[in-house]
Amino acid sequence: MEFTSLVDTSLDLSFRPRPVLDKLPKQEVQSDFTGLRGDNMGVKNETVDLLEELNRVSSENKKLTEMLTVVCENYNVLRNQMMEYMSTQNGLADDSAGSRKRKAESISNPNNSNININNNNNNNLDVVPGRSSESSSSDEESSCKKLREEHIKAKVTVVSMKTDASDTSLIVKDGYQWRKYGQKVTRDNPCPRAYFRCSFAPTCPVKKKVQRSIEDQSIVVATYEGEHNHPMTSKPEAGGANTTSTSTGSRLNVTTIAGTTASVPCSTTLNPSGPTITLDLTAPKTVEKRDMKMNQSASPTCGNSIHTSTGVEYQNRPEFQQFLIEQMATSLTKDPSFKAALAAAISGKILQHNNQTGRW
DNA sequence: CGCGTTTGACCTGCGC
DNA sequence: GCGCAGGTCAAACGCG
Repeated sequence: MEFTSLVDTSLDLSFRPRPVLDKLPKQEVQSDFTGLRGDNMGVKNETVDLLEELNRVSSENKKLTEMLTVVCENYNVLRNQMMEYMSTQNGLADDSAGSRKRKAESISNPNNSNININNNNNNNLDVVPGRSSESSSSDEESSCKKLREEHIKAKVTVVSMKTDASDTSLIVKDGYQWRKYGQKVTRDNPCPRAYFRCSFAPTCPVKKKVQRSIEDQSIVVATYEGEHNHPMTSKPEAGGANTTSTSTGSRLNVTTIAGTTASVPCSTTLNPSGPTITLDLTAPKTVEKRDMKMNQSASPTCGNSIHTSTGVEYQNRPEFQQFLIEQMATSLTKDPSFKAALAAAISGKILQHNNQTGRW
């Protein structure tokens, strides 16, 4: 899938940097010594500093390599799980063809998931897996009805994004082409709700509702229904069609499953049709924080924990893990510093190779 | 002129 | 059955 094409582990990131690092500075030191005999101490200090720096960078590279390996492994495992999950859901959805016209319409989405959403009238949607939170009755018939509806319901993702409050366009740039087909003022929110359909592919079943938050009008809440059956339409240019890669540091939240909230700093595009996971993608984060979060996410089995409202079982959810993995991979591949580190690693390997073969 | 947006009318589901 | 609210349709309109 996309991930494997984005992160090709065949780059052999697991190169052993130490020999390279041990070799290169030595050469440099020797040549320096021949030229600058009178300043041995200064050169030595500089060399030590460089060695330390190189060791630090190489250890970072090593960490990144390990993380990538883990991420790739997790992704493959989770992807398999997801495919399994999807196939079972498809089977259920096929059995639950609704009698009502509108419901039947939403069956057209082949990727129904067992998710029920209870909109509690603000940015946060409580997503109750398996059963609606408002139906307290134990009536079998109604519960069966609910379950059927849940299967019928398309995959829903809610994305809230902090924007300029003066911007009334209700446009959420997420990398896909949307055609507006309606606008409506809802009862509980004076701000109009805009309805969009994916216009890139005529067969794409994805719909999007965009409405400003009643509490904070600078926050735009986009509700995605369904799953795109085509790749993202726009190129990931800086400040362009990416929902989150804005230079203004817009704040973006994805809210859904089981009322959970995770905090993952991210500068990448959210896949609106992805698993319905809650993320708090707060843009301005320090590198240290990001690294910490990435470590947590990349090694979910290492006892690290992500702040969630429901505890550890949440981070073990395959949907969550897959989503995190995708986000991290995209983030990594778009991160200039990561690219620089990768370039340094590759050039280091080339240098090593050249040294071994006697060139230079 | 074609395409996307706007907007009022209409449709449908649901609660009472 | 009725009314309300959300969702959709489609003609009118605007823009490049």
